[in-house]
Amino acid sequence: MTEPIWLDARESRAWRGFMVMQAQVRRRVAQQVQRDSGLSEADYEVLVHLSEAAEGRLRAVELANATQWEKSRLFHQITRMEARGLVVRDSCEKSRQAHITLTAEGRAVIEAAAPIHVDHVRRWFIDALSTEQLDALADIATTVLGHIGGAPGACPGDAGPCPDEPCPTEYPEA
Amino acid sequence: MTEPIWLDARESRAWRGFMVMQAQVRRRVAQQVQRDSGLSEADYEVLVHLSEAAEGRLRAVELANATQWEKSRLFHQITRMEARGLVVRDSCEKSRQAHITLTAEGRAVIEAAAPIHVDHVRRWFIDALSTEQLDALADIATTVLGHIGGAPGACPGDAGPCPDEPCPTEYPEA
DNA sequence: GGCGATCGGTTGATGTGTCAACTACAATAC
DNA sequence: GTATTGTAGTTGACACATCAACCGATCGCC
Repeated sequence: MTEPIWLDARESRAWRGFMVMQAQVRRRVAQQVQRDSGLSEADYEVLVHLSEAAEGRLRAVELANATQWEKSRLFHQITRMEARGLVVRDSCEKSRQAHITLTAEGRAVIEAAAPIHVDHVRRWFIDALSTEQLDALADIATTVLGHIGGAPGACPGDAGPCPDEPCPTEYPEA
Repeated sequence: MTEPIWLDARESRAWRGFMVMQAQVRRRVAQQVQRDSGLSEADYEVLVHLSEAAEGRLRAVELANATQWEKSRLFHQITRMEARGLVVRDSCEKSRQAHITLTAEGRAVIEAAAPIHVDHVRRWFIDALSTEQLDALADIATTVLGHIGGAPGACPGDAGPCPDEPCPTEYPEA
């Protein structure tokens, strides 16, 4: 309060550059994927995590960890995706756990979207950078995330895949 | 289509790291500024650009360039901010140009919020990084933005500050 | 046993962002 | 002059995100 330490030229260049780059890259990738696949950034992220999970199935809380989203945000997102037939919610009555499962359509959609997505990520981001820059950026991310308190790729697997054989699964799609 | 070139380990590390870092840093800074100042990320950005402009006043199209927002997004944002008394719209009847002007309250709010904002940017971002990393990141941003087609700090001033003495200004606040 | 705390999940209200369509004006072409 | 096109601004519908509050089950503790 008493002495706000403004950013110097170097810091300002890094911060502003980071923010502008981040906005531009995200906007372009999201826009293209939306046009080509009808998936929003949020849709895509949910589908990726589910498709990487065993049997395309995760507990809500695991998905929340993986995405680092608030439970409420996840809930609304899943509600919309369920209405579109991309996922199903199957709360097994006993244990009160909410499971979210990829439908056949959801899997088809993500498999069609993934090549398009990676293509745009290359076009707008990867292709611009040297291998040294890629490594430097990855290190920066690791540093910042370590500083914040949360490893970069630490999300998946830190809740365990549903402790003890939860409830027999009977839901559409294998 | 025929051959999707997936990201290799290095590329994936850079991309995923970048995305996770970006989401975390933005969320934390935005959340804190929201709590402390009642300003959203978007509010803050608009106020910064206006406060840096001569007389706290910009044409809508200049503001759209500076923020790199769609005109529609800017419109809605300004509508909300006007309702809160942070800015005023003064479309001069003649030339049909929409001007947006910081109110006294808007200026007070941004001046109170700026030290808080810079404080959080330091805490969550700048403090984690070495000077080498700051420079590397700034270079990466410049590279990517150059690749995309849009210089990093190029936004301000590329529309000219209202061609020829537009319309005599009579609005609150100097 | 009973009690409070916590956690996972749900809900609604509200703020934010995107899209497509529309208006109004300006510049150019015919 | 009047069509055509383009740009700035506006609008409404809808998707997305955040917040606060609530519900029910579980856990730990007395």
